[in-house]
Amino acid sequence: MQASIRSGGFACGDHAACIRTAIGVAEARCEARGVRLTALRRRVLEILLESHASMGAYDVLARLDAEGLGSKPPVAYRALGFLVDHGLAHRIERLNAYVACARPGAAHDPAFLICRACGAVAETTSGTALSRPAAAAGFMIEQTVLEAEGLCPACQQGRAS
Amino acid sequence: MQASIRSGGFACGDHAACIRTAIGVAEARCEARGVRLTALRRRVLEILLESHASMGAYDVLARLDAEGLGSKPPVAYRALGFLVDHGLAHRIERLNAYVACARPGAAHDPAFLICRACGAVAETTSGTALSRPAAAAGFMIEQTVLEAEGLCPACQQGRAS
DNA sequence: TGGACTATGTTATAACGTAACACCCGGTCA
DNA sequence: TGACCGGGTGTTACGTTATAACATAGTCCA
Repeated sequence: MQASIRSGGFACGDHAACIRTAIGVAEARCEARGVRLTALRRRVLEILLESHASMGAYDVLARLDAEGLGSKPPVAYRALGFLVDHGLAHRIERLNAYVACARPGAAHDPAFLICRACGAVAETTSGTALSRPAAAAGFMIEQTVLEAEGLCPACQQGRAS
Repeated sequence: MQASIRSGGFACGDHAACIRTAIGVAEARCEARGVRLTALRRRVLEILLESHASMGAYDVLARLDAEGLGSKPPVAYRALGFLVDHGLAHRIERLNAYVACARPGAAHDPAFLICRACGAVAETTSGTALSRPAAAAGFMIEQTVLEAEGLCPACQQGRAS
């Protein structure tokens, strides 16, 4: 079980365990798909996992550069693209940024709650929020972007504006 | 009544009327709010209204430039920002682009159906798609981004891949 | 008519993203 | 074994999207 992965809220019980679990799931998933979680890709995933906030591609790149793992934009974009393609990370359109997937095991159409004060991003499930209007319009959905911006519970207490 | 404004689907009966109506509503709304729909802002809104597809800020800027109305990015971004702020246009995060609002009268939390084949964007209503998970997480929503990408009815017929 | 405010014009640069090609490395197959 | 093949990474160069900061001009009103 993956109880320590943050899931649906803004807290995870034990973040080190949360990261370890997520990396394990990622390894298994790559194995199953016959793709390689190389050192670079794994490190990028770890970097994303270290924070509950999203990171821009250039933020990730700065970390890689500091560690001698790469300094040019395509290095970061390629690794992030790999993670997104394989469901190990998600792109937050609103922020032009990336977060590690909080539920790497399950197929899902994720939705995100983005705190504008602290930057934390919680992954949750959408249900099929747009199915009804899409069906009414005869539209065939392939992908959805569901993002809410606002204040997380902690930031509603005084820190908020 | 605004029957000719496209609303919820990919067709509007009479696009010229649709544009005229939308401009009229925009004028009334600016009047009511005590803000000015200047020639530039009005022209940008017309440019957006001319297409059911979204336009990038630089696409709009190219049109303005061709008409001698401005050639530098801030000119376009400021006008677009004004329209978005006053509910006369919306930003499509997925595309880094803008569309005219299809329902400028009503307060709404819009959702969008984006055809990846023809670029048409239909505005629809979200309901309160993310309310439940947000409430469960104690998150206070201020704004939502709800966008679905796929194929519009016309593009599902043969033109689709 | 001058002051305050809003809008527009302009420069310069920041932030985000990718095409294209060079190189390297591990596997495999004649 | 060495030629090749494919995926991954390194690098250059550039394209696209967006904004800060300051200058100028129009509008309103006392």
